[in-house]
Amino acid sequence: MARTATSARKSVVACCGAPGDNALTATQAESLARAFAALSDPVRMRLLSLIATCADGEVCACNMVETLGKSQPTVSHHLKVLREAGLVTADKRGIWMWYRAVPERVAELRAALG
Amino acid sequence: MARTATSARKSVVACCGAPGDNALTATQAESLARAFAALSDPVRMRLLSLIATCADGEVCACNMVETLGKSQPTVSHHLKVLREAGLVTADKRGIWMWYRAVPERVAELRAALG
DNA sequence: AGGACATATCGATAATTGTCAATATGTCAG
DNA sequence: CTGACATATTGACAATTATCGATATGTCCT
Repeated sequence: MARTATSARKSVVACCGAPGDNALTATQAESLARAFAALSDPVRMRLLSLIATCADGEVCACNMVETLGKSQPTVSHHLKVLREAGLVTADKRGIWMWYRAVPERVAELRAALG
Repeated sequence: MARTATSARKSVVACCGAPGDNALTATQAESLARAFAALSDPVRMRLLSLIATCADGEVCACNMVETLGKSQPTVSHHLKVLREAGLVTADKRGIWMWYRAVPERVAELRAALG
């Protein structure tokens, strides 16, 4: 319990007033935390970076397996996490799976930091 | 291994060219992932929000324990994670610990998303 | 149909993490 | 010094997660 000017110890300055009420609600915090969790793994950061900076705007999954030095199931797993977080979309064409970034979603997260 | 126009299957369009080389390095990705990991927990998001939006620019730890409904050790643990991520600084004055946001650090993360 | 290949899913395991109770540390008042 | 209090640390445990091998699914070519 916070000690205030009126609590047990006398003549002491209260640690501070009530905390601001424009902070995040528990629900908002949960949603944002889930989104940022998708960025909390180095493999996923590299995946998103590969996809977002690709010249053609999309990358084939096979190239990512090559580049990252992780097993194919591992890369597939991380791509799924990014997809579920709404940060990338996938598009199957023939045998290959093409991934694109979702800039609006990235912008949302950026906005939450500013 | 990616199949290219010159590999086993004939007369097939390569899935794509080489991935862009301006993506994150493994080291950069690791550093960013560690930072975003600090934001990947709802309790920490609420803590940072409380601190960043506080009218006086700083918040006493006791108020956060009150507000979040988590045990004091748990809040202390999360504040430590935020501190180690460079997102907040702590300043002990008397019995109380005052936390401030580090806007430059938050801006760094925002920049990584843009 | 049958073979070859890209990707996804499953099952298992090791490592990480969020949480709390108990305890330690440090600070102030008397 | 001693008692009261705020915060930090420790130890333990449950839950989550990253990873891989094995396998399944789907697609193309012959």
